[in-house]
Amino acid sequence: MSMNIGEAAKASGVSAKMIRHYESVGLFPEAARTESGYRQYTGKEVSTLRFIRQSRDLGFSIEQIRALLGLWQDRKRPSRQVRALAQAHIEELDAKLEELHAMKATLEHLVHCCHGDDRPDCPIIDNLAHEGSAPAGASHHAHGRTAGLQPGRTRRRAA
Amino acid sequence: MSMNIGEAAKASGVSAKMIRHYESVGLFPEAARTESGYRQYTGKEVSTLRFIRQSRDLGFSIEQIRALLGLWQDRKRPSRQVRALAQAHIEELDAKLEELHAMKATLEHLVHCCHGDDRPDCPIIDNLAHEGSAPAGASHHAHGRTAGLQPGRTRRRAA
DNA sequence: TGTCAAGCCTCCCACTGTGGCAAGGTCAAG
DNA sequence: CTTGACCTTGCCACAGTGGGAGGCTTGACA
Repeated sequence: MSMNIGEAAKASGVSAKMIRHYESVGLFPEAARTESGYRQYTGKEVSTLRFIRQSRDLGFSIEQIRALLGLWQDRKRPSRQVRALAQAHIEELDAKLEELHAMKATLEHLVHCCHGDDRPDCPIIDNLAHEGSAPAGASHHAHGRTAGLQPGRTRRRAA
Repeated sequence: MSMNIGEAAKASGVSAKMIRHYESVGLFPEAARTESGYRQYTGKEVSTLRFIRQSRDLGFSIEQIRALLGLWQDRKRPSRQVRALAQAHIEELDAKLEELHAMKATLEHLVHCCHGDDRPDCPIIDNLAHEGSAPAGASHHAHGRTAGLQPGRTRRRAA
């Protein structure tokens, strides 16, 4: 019934590294420890970790998951609240989708215009050089996982 | 013809902070300085900054922009190369779009199933709790800008 | 029993890109 | 000469994840 962090990681699909991280940010309760300091997990903890992983897979942020976990543990919560959280997240996804789509559309247009041969003339480069305020979608990059929704923020360019 | 970083920022749409950052990572050449150490910019530099901003707006990463700048400055480059870069980026955007779309689809399905009233029963929470390996798109979050394409990586779950 | 590998521990650093703040120097206007 | 706007550098933060170093534990095997 009791396992080390490595086993819990395999069983839940969340890396040991991340389990420790979630614990450190308070998303996951501090695990029990053996006398030598090894973290010990039980099926209950693994369930929570799986819940977290599922949520991450759907693109929820740590903070959103914190809220979801609260709702999960409160067996009397109105399903309305959960739905609202999910709905809000869908809207964030929509915003991102729209943004990426706009970028893609602009790029496709440019790629379409570029003959792409040995000649140096290139409408793509020309477009980048001759700015036009804000052609495609606004916002920006990220890195690891996928989206990067939460903070919203669609960009400066204000001045 | 010569301006301080603040003016260059306004003229290019790139914040002073970012200009310094781009300079520090070598994306942008070190600016000339006045005797007192103020960075000085000319129209040429501003053009480059605009090029960078345009590229960022289309979702290109710093490294991709580095390549684009190289192609831009090489007046003899075959447009083929530029097109290839853009094409590759479109594919990254596609991957992200697909991922986000999968998440959205799953969430919409769940939201659709959830009555969202005062009752505690909630298929959304239930789904998160009763894992099912990898339902929606894989990958994950980010923060500032938009996507987070580059590194590729669609996720662990391997074990 | 000795030893070794694997696993765990804690920390720190990297990446992406952007903003914020602090302590200080500079410059131009009043 | 003072003031305020602007510049300088440097460090911290966000989100999330991975990597590694340096050190202790544990269990298996000779």
